[in-house]
Amino acid sequence: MPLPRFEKLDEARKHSILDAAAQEIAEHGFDGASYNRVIERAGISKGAMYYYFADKDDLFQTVVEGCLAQWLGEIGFPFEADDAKAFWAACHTMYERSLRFMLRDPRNAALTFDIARATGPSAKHPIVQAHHDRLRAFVDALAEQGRGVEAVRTDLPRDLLVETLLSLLETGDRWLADRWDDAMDDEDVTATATLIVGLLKRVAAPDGESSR
Amino acid sequence: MPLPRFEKLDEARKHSILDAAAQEIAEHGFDGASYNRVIERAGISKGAMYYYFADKDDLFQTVVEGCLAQWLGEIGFPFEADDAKAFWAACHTMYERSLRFMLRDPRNAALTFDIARATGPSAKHPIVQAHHDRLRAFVDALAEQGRGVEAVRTDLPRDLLVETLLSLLETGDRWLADRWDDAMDDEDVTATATLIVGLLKRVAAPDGESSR
DNA sequence: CTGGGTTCGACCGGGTGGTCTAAGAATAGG
DNA sequence: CCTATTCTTAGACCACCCGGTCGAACCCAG
Repeated sequence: MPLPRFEKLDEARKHSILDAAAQEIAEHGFDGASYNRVIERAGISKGAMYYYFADKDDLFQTVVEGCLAQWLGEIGFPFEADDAKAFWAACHTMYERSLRFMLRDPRNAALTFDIARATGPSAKHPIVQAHHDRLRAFVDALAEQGRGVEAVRTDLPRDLLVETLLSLLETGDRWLADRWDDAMDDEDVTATATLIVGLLKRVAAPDGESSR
Repeated sequence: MPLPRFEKLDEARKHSILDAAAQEIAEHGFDGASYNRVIERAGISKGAMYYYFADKDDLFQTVVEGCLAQWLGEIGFPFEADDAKAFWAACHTMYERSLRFMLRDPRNAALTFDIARATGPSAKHPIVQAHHDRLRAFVDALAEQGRGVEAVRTDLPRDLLVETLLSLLETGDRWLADRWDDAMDDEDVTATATLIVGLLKRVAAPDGESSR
């Protein structure tokens, strides 16, 4: 976490620093992100940056955790669902909220998934690991709730299901990010959510209940 | 491609260089891979390396293309399939071959997918792009063949289906790589293939035909 | 002995994360 | 109002690593 001094800064300044970092990570990936470039972007001096953050990891951890927390706050989990139908409807709503968040704040939303699916060297980085664990725990809890109302199959290794769902979510996001024309209306969002949640359902629903 | 001199080297030497490079990429990712470390690993001098390869990209492109070519050669595509059942059976066989290749030569097989799913900066790299395009073309051709025998749905945007299948394949591979105890017998391979191809089927098969 | 294919490693410019000193800004006390 | 002390900023500097260059040395055939 940042040194206590950082909290005393005015909001605008804090935000501009964290935003510069988020932008850097979004552009160059977690591994490729350069502390020097963040400093340049934020328009402050090296001395100042090290006055507020202990080191590179300190800053990046703050950014990554902030993004994830915001995303989790946006989508509205946990929710109540008494049967399978209600469960999947709630999933649909959650995915819509996630999409809207992504359209509103592409950088933050994309970061959440980009970091989660990191491979190679960055995958071993503690910050990335922690992020991955938290996101996986969320999907796991979601699947568990689904199992409770027989909306989610139980015949698949639990971790395989979780990994699959995560990768599906991420693929949907990325597919969307690649071809949205930033003029998506409510109808488009709903349609896309139906598409992606439909895929999730096919994978996760018990046998014979995959059709809609 | 390597300078012509490289081809004149004895097989052992060639292999040891390419292998050192593959190992480096596998360990540090495409972006994180260091030419200097490859040189060190291969146990030759910098001068020698630059005598055989024009530059870093030249070497890495050679390695990546080699891996993909080997993988495509292993799995046995294209194949013949007159109906949906035969199509999915063939997919199962292909996936089994892919698994066996992966168990036999984990580095090469993993590379193929690791590079394909690269995000961030490396995703823009021409070598990675070319790799991604080739792999996507393969999945696309596969899906097209499936559509021809009504084994694959047509109600999904084509590119979304391709991306989804790719990410599913990759997730399966990674899931497997994480927890295999390198003492997998034929039975395990078949069971795993059934599991993963089952997921592919759920996603890709037309409505009402996802059950087995 | 010569000459060309091959190998070696010192060296280059540039970028990295991180340190540190010294000057500037602000705040306190008299 | 002036000074003394603390908080904050600035950027030169460090060691290290990167990919790439290059001239000298080596080896072996002619």
